[in-house]
Amino acid sequence: MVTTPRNTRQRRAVAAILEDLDGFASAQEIHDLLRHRGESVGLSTVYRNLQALSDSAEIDALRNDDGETLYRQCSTGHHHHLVCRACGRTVEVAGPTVERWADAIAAEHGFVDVAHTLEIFGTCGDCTP
Amino acid sequence: MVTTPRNTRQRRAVAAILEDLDGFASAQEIHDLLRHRGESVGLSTVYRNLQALSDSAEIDALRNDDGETLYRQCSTGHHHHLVCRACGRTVEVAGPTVERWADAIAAEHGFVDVAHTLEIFGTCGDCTP
DNA sequence: CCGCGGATGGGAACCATTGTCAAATTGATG
DNA sequence: CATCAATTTGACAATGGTTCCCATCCGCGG
Ligand SMILES: [Zn+2]
Ligand SMILES: [Zn+2]
Ligand SMILES: [Zn+2]
Ligand SMILES: [Zn+2]
Repeated sequence: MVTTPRNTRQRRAVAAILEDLDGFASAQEIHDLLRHRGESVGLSTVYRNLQALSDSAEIDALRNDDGETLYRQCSTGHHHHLVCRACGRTVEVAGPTVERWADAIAAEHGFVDVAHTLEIFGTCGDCTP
Repeated sequence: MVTTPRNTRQRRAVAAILEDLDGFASAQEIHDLLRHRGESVGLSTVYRNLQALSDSAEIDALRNDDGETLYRQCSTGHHHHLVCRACGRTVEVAGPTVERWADAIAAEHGFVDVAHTLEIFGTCGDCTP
């Protein structure tokens, strides 16, 4: 049986933050932002809600070079990201050619249950003095 | 002043393991393999040597879904990987089109100091019953 | 063979993330 | 509105990969 998630203050607060952010942010950053807004939410709860949102594909997640998981509310549909290492600013990019290429390579070598990760990192204009 | 790394038994043992492996492996797996070979090496030392080899671009490193860093001695030159999630077996793949595409996208949006990550994960034929 | 400084290793420290569990909250029901 | 089961929360402990610390070791040039 599928259980609908409850509409708690904490869940709403996390969703609202993601709504307002335009770049990727870590769970801890989001936790801090919530605190500064006065809508304090336990760190575990922030993690849990981000995980849940990510599992239900409502938000995107990726890992940065430091091994942290970053979250962002993106448009629907499969895409990849051009992310600023300094400020998290993100441009969504579609690469249909890449998708097909990856799947073809995998099939060619007899791999199944295929997934791919593709992210582009750089420093955006605003963060380049 | 550039200091040449010393030729220690431990460094040689780690290099030898990488020489023999054909797939990606974690630091801990390599540590175990060394122990089973009788060429025991401290875990810290395994981490240090893998890091050093990775820094000097003598081996490749990537992170799996579990957040572990995996290492492999690959051919020289830029390439990406098709990796079996179950056994680590790896096929090196070149994607010149993807490289150019990624750089073009980044430039188009004013990003500098650009890098990209691209890995394909799947289950290889041997690991599919 | 000496001596210097890099290398080692065992254990502590780090740190993002997950687990625990009693207490609080939600939402359905009467 | 009151009741109550089930879900969610949050303070804290635990986890696990990785790095740090530092006394000791040892490769290597002289
Ligand atoms: Zn996205
Ligand atoms: Zn930026
Ligand atoms: Zn490689
Ligand atoms: Zn396999």
